[in-house]
Parts: sequence; structure tokens; C-alpha cells
Amino acid sequence: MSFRNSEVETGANARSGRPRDQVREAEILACVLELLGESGYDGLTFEAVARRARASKATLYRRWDTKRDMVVAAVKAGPASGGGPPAIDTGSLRTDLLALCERLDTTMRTADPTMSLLLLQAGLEDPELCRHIEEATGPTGAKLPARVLAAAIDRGELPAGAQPFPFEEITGSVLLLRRLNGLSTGPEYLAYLVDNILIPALRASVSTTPPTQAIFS
Amino acid sequence: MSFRNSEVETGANARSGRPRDQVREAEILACVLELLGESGYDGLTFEAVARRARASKATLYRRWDTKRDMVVAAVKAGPASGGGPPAIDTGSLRTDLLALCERLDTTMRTADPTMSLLLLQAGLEDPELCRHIEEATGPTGAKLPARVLAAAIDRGELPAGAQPFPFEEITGSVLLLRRLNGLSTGPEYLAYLVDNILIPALRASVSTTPPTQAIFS
Amino acid sequence: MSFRNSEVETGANARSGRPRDQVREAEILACVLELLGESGYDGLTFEAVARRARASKATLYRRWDTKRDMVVAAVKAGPASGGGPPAIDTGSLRTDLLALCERLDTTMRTADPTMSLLLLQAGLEDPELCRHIEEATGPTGAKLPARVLAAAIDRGELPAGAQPFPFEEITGSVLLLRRLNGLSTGPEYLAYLVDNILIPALRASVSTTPPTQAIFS
Amino acid sequence: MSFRNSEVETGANARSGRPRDQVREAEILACVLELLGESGYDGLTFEAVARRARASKATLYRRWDTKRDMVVAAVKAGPASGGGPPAIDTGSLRTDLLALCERLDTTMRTADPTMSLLLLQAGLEDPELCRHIEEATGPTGAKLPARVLAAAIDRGELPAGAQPFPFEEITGSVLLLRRLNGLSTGPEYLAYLVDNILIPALRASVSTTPPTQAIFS
DNA sequence: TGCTAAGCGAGACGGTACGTCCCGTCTTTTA
DNA sequence: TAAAAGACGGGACGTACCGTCTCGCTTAGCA
Repeated sequence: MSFRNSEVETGANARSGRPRDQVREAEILACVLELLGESGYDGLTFEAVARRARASKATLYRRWDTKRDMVVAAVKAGPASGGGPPAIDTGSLRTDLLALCERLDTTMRTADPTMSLLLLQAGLEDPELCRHIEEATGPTGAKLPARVLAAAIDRGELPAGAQPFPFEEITGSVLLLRRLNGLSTGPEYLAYLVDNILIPALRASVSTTPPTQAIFS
Repeated sequence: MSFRNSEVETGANARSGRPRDQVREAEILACVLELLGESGYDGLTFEAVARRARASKATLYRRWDTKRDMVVAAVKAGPASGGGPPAIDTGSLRTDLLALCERLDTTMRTADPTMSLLLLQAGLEDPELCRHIEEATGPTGAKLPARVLAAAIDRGELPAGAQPFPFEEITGSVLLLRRLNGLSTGPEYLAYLVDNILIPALRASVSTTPPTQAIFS
Repeated sequence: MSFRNSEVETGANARSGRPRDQVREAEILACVLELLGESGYDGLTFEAVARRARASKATLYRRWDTKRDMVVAAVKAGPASGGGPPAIDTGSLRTDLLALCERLDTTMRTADPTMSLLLLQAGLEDPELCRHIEEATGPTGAKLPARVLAAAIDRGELPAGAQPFPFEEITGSVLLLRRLNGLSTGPEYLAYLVDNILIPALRASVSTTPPTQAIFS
Repeated sequence: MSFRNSEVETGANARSGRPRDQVREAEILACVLELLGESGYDGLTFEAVARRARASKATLYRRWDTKRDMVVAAVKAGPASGGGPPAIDTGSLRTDLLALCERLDTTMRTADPTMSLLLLQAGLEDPELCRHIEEATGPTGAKLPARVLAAAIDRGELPAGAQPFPFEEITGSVLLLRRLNGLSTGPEYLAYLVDNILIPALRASVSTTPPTQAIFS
């Protein structure tokens, strides 16, 4: 039985023997990211990673049980975007929302769809990863910044107490599925989404508390 | 160059040589469905299908270039649900929508998630397949039946001219992604979805025409 | 049960139905020869012949049971060398034999080794084929022409009653095997063969009658 | 690039990584020999060897590039006949030669013809293999034992300085080709071969030195 | 300082699936 | 019937990964 990453991290008892080489690990994960870019998630193999990183397969399996784990670790370890997220403030709720949607759409168009899904899945279980994605790729637009919400309330466009949940719940999933389905997400679509779905839902969001958990980072 | 299924079907010119055995094809597709149930989409292999169907791999590749094609064909050829779809009419828009959401949720819980996605993707490009899924699995709940909409308008719950688009656009994608993410889709969630998102969006749907195409079958 | 070539040829009773197309057959065999040249015997396939000749595989199998049969037929049907065989008469037995050996060696160098063997095998069972090879490829040098033998006897180089058998028995097999083994068959080797093996054996061949059958065409 | 057997054997530099399992290799080659006996050379497949040996095909291809290589290795690794070769000494050159011919003929009758050829080819390039065949199958009779030659010279049946080359050059190839051609190699044939070909050639072999290399182990 | 457990690279190993090719038989249409 | 076309079950091909397992070597940390 070997010890995987999480156990190592949390491992209270010090293990004897030679410790894992953290530098090596970083190099490997860099290769993972490279290969992800070249072959996509499905095309990625342990074998190829080992080859590229001049690492033994054992070295990989010692760290990560599954491809998924490895990829998630790679994204997590990916280069943080030094810069802060360029804030959005266009002067009206409608245009703010449109800007956010476009930003998210761009983010998704960049990554391969399987990756989007993967990160969506993995991200929700791992807040650490969420934060990292935001930092790495810039703000995804999947979250409704508190600032935008507050400004809309100030302007009277939304009632006091409006919640970000409907935006976050709807936007990520709807855009992702349109991508997967090869449907357009052009300006007229986004306008419809904002005007007829998002804004009404946000207006209605004051009455109740959202059930559980937001979606997408 | 060989001729794949679709070309054969649409092929106006009669092809020479021995024709494909449609009976055999049906048997094979039945095996595909069996194996899908047993191993899921990712676990399905050409090899296993050939084994189970006592068919040559060439016989499979002759018909379908990819696993995706084969699976889609299998679903398409699946057993049609002789019975009509049990209509929904609970007496109020809110409970009608809740019933539809539960129905769709159940449908998704049944299939494996990859399959849901797959069919989602394939289905949108292939109306024939859409129809078939509806017939095969019963109404998916992904569509908002005209009857439900009309009844709501009659009762005054929705303005005249309300469109089904927002429902169809949101419900499928949101529920699917929650499933993929392992998030709950319990009653309190569905209630929030209906009350704070769907109904406001439907009320607002009268003003403009929806952009392009509905989602999910 | 279908009727293969030999039966058809010898078939006394006229068969009903459409007769085989002899022209088609010739075209097919031409393709066989082409492909033989391109891919060698082992690389030759029924499939490829059918493709090249735009013939059905059934058409091939109807005529020939095995690849061997087909190839033999092709060689048999190959282009006859209009010209007669350039006779050999160098003035001495020794040089006559050397010339014959070189001629045979050249013949073998031309064809691929498997073919040589094949024809060697097939040829011995089929005198018709033997004759054809001689006519097609020119004299192979495998036979000791009566003329050469007689001249040698006239000159007193061989005793009266000398037999061609030892030459024919030895030369073909020895040269073929050296080829197969990639051993040289250069001038010094041929000289040794003629001087120390063939001539002594021919001199001794007067006493007894050779046992059975000559070798190579 | 991987390293095939010969390179490994001769490899001066120590190779890293897990070494090939020599025990496993022996087991595999034993299976090869079994299957050779059951199906013959042409009938032998990598697939069947893998099955029988419960080995991965990769394990086979790692070692041998071609069927030929594998079979040669198998023969080479075959069970050595601990016992020495039963010497031949019948009291006269003529009967000694006849005995040798019969022995070789028997050897060839045992193996399948393709094998004989194969080993003939491979053997000549690989003296190690030659020796092994002799040890494995007993003396093949392809070589003219020095002892027999010396005895004949002692008895005055051959001139001093007679060479074994003509015997070794002729006998193997002539007998092999008769086998391939399905021609008889009965006593009367062998008698003719010995009396009219081999003995005259051996008598003449004193004058010159044979050119290159003997044939058949 | 020397022991020892683990890390590490390399790559062997049994499996399994891939997608292609050919075998020899069969079924269809057209002549 | 033959012939062209090509479907069909079968099976081998050679390649690629999977996840596990030796190897020989290196390296840290405890004794």
C-alpha cells in the first residue's frame, strides 16, 4: 500500500525513507499541462506523461491514482495569474451581466469541453481548486461579483436582498451545454439570456434563500 | 471507401453487392444496449460488442466509424415505448413544473451521466433521435408540453404569448450539471428552481422571441 | 460444389449454364503476374487480385482453390517467349556447363526465391508447366541440352552413353539453396562446381541408368 | 527503440530497467516448439504462442521482431541431446555414405519442409545454431564426419587430401529439394547418388580447394 | 557515519482494445 | 448459371496503454 498525495499532505506521522521530490512533482505537472494542451483530456495518457517528463510510471502512480487526480493536481499547480481580476462595472446591471457572460463564454471556448466538464466536476468538490482556477485563468465570470450585485441594488435595478445564486446556478451550466452541443452563444442569445432569464430570476431571488451550493468555481 | 449507415439510408442510387443484413444489425444494436447498461458508455468496447453479438469487428466498423455513432444508432433503434406519454395536469403551473422537473431528474438518474451528455449532444443534431428518445424513455420532461403552457395561460398564471423556451433551455442543463457534479436535486432545490427561476423567466418570456433552439430532446 | 479448372478442362460432359469467361480469366491472371512482381508470392492475396482485376473473390475461388494454384496458372498463362532459346556451344564441355550454370543462376536471381521454390515444386508435377517456364523465361539452364551432351561425347570429353541426369539433378538444387542461403554463386564457385562435381559425375554417369526424374523444369 | 535478443546478449553496456525474465523466455520458447510441432511453421502465430504461454504479445514482440527470429530462437534453445552422435563406420566408403544419406533423409522427413528450409537458411548464418541443431536432433548427416573420410583414405578408396566439401554441398540440397518436390528418395536413388555423384566428386576433390562454405549445419 | 527505507528511472510483464487486413463463404442483383 | 459487388464470422496483425512488478541506483533521516 502506498501513500497518495492527500494522505501525505495531511499525514501527521512522519514517514521514514526518502521523501517525495516536490521539484520533480512540479516538473511532471508542467508536462501534464503541456500534454493536456496538445492532446486534450481524453488523449492524455500516463505513458505519455512519463515519457515527456522522463519519469517512471511508478513515480506517477505513487502520486495519483487516476488520470483525473493527476489532471486536477496539474491545474491546481498551474501558474497563478499574478494579476488581480479586472473588475466589471459598466454602469448598468444589464451590461454588467452581458460582460460576465461573455467572459465565461470565452473561458469555455478556450479549454476543451471535456476539461471544462472535468473542472466543473472536480472544482465543486474542491474549493481550493475553485480558487485556483479563478486565479489561474482569471475570473471565469461564473460567479456574480458582490460588487456588481451591490451596484445594481444601489441603482435600484434589483431589490435589496437579491441573491447571486440564480446567476451562478444558471449561467455556467447553460453556456457549457450550449458549447457541448455546438450551439451558438452569440450576442443575441446572451441578450435573451440576460433579459428574459437572469434578470427576472435575480429580481425574484430576494424572497427565499437559495438551497445549497453555487455552480462553477 | 465504404458506406456508413446514414449514407445508405439516404442513398438514392441502389447499391450493388450483397446488402447489409438489417436483422443482424438490429441484433447487434440490442447487444450494444445491453452492454451499455452493464458497463456504461466509457466501458463499452467494439471488441465486447463483437463478442456478445458473435459478430466480426469488420461488421461493426463497416457500419459505424466511432463508438459514439454506434451508441447513438443503438439508442435510436431501441424499443419504442408503445404507450403514449402520460400527460401532466396537476391544476397549477407550479406543481406542473415540479412534476416535469422530477420526471426529467428521474430520467437522468437512470442513465449514466456520460450517456445523458452523449445523447444531449447527439440529440440536438438529430431530431429523429430526439423523437426516439422521447418515445423510448417516455417523455423526458425536457420539453414543456404545449398543454401545460396553455393551461397556465388559461388560469392566468402566465401572460398570453408566454414561450416554452426558458424552461427548456434551463431545466435540462441545470439538472444535468448538478447530476454530473453530484449535487442534490431534492425537493427543496426543485422548488427553488421553479419558484425563483423558471416561473419568473416564463412570465418574462412574452416580450421577445427566443433566439435559436431549445435544449434537450 | 463447383468445378475447378482441371475438371473443366478434362470435363467430357458439357456443363449447362453460362460458361466461364476465358477472356476474363486471362485478364485476371495478368493481374496475378503483376502483383507477383510487386509483392512477391507471400505478399500476394486473393483480395488484392480481386481488387486489381475488378473481379469478385467468388470468381477467383471458383477457378482456383489455393493461391498456389492461381499463381501456377498465372505463370502457365504468362507470355510465351516468341523467340527460340539461344543455343549454347562454346566449344568445350567445361565452358558449356559454365554457361548453363550462369544462365540458371541468372534466372533464379531474377525471380523471388519463394517463387523459384514454388515453381520448382509445381513444375515437377506438371510437365506442361515445365515446358511453359522454359518457353516463358527462356531456357532455364536447368536442363542439359542433348546437343551439348552429344558435342562433348563427340569431342571425347565424355564417354559414349553419358547421361544428363547428374547435371540436372545437382545444378538446380545446389544453386537454389545457395541463393536461399544468401551464399555467393560467383565464378570461382561455379568453376569448382563444374570441375569437381559436375564433370566427374557426368563421366561416371555411363554405367548406370538414372533412377527417376530430373529436377527443375 | 527497444533491444532485441542478440543485442542484449552481446550488449557490453549494462542495461537499466527491469531485466528480461530468462525463465519466462525459456517457457515461451518451449511453447513455440510445441506449437511448431502441432501446426507447422506457417501455421504458427504470435497470437497462439501468447495464448499458450499466457504471455502478452508485447512480451513476444519485445524479444523477436519476426516469426522467423522467434522460431530460430526456439530451436536454438531447444533441448540439447545430451548424448553424443552415434558414429558411422560400416567398413566401406560406399556404405558409410549411404548410411549418412539415410540419416539426413530421416531428419528431413521428420521436420516439416518449411522448417528444414528455414533452419537451412538461418543455420548457415549462425554457427551456434548449426551446432545446436546437430546436438538437438542428433547428427543430421549433413556433414561428412572427418572419421569417415579418413577411414576411406586409409582403405585407399579416396586419394589422400580428399575434401568433405562436395558431399556437404550436394547432399543436403539435393535431398531437401526432392522432399519439397515430393520425389522419392528411396534406396535406388540414394545408391545412384552415392555411386555416380558423390564418390566421383569426392575422388576429384583433391585437386582444388573448395570455394567457400559447406551447406547444412 | 553507516543503516535503511523509500524515492526514482527504466522498463518487463500479463492484459486488453485498438483499427486494419485477409481468409473463405454467403447472398444479392444484373446479365 | 456466371459475374461483380460486397456482407459476413473469424481471426491474426502490430501498436498502444493499462496498472503492477522488478531491477539497480540514489538519497534523506534516524541511529
